Amino acid sequence: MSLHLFDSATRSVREFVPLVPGEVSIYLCGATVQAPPHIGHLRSAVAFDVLVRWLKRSGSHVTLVRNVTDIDDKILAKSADAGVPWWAWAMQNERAFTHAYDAVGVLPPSYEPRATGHVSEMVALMERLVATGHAYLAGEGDLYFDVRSFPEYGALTNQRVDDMVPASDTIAADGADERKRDPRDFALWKAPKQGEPATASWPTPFGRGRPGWHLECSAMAQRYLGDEFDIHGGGLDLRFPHHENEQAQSRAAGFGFARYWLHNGWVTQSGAKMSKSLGNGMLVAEVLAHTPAVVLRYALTAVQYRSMLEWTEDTLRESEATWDRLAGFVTRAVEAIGVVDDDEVAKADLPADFTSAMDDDLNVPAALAVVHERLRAGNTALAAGDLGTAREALIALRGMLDVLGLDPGAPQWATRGDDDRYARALGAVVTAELAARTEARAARDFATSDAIRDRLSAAGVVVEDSPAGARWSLAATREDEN
RNA sequence: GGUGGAGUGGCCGAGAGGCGAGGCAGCGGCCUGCAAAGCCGUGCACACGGGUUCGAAUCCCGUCUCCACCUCCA
Repeated sequence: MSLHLFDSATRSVREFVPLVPGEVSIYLCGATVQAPPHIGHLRSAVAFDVLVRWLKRSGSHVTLVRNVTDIDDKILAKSADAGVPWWAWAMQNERAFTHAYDAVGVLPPSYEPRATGHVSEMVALMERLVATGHAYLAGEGDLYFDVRSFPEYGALTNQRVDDMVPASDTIAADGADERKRDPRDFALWKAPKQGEPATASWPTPFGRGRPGWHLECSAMAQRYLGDEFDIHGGGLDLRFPHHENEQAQSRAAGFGFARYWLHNGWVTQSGAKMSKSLGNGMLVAEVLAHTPAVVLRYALTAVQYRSMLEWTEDTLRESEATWDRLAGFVTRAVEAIGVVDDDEVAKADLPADFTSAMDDDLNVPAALAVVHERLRAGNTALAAGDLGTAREALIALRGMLDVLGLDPGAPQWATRGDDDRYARALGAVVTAELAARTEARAARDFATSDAIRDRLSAAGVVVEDSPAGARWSLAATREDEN
């Protein structure tokens, strides 16, 4: 079976066939950098990172463009509240996003264009839409897309314009613009509002202003990926209006635009979308303050990308337990059979069950079931001293986990920095303690030996005995909430 | 009002007519000086009510509940 993906536009699973064989172009809606990232943002990034990794593993060359929207109403409002220039506010949050992506091992995109750097592309698109009768000027700097001029409008989200929202409501609510031909018309370009800084607008043939929320994605996707490209991704909540409007702009302008639409589900708490209950530890920086990044990644990866991911107080603890199990096998296997070359891992044939699960719209939970089967087989082989089988399991396991960005052997997730002075000092101290404990055990002085283990345990160092001697590691992180 | 998603064992979470999902937690056992890790065993779950079928969590009809989008949102 080849890769099949659920295409939101057709609401069906379709075989994925790229426009150019072996080349896959993806446009991913990245951040509107109005605030630091929360774990929902990372879920989206991780979901598409797994897609990219799987495409690469399957032999495709991937071009991933993930935009940064660095100018919008909220950026202006929040920066003004903070007394900071809007561009500094945007930059600060962009750095936080980059740090978060890097921390959880999201591969960097091929390019990361910013909206503010692509005004001329947007102007070209607007001129084209005006020329073809799909856009109209409602006032100096205010250009709207005419949804009635484009029969396909609503196609992406299966809506009819007349059903979208009772027109009376729209006009009554939040002072809808009466200069619009239809209340559902959306802004391509917005004139500066009273009090907005001069740096937040750009000159165009239609007057000074700034991008509407949707225009920049259409313009940047076309610049870097061409008139038509393979996959457009983003969060489920972007389908409407954002993606519907992007598609309308681009198609009305005569471009093919995205051929497949992928939307990830969001993170929920007690079944409700997380943003509603934000502010309670769900910022990435807050989670990473007490949780290893790889554990967060595991938690965000383990659920199929289209499903809602229910975040409970147990989520991270369970992820940590599972990660420790996976990483523990790799540690013990390497002790027994030596380090396996990364190249060998990269080229290993993956179990057929894993491959078919991934090809089935990236069914990561089913793929992880295969990982666990191999894990058990590997542990059994190690216990039996069957090093050949253990080695095979290690390679398969690392290969599969690499696709998910969770290979314990990857440098990203290395647990001990050997060139870290603190780690070296700790290692020396623990090694000395363990040597003393080994002596005590040899003398069957278990009181002393247990005292040493307790002392280390109290310091957060876990000791495990094995036939090859004692092994130590740092204890799982706990929040110690009670 | 329109569009879409979802209800699976204590929790998370796949599946989609008959075959064990998987994980976490729990319980029993093996191993161990004791632990830990690991391994083995253990749960007859599919919102509710009908129906179709040799057989339904999976199909059909009806009902209930929850969530989301409809120009702020990953």
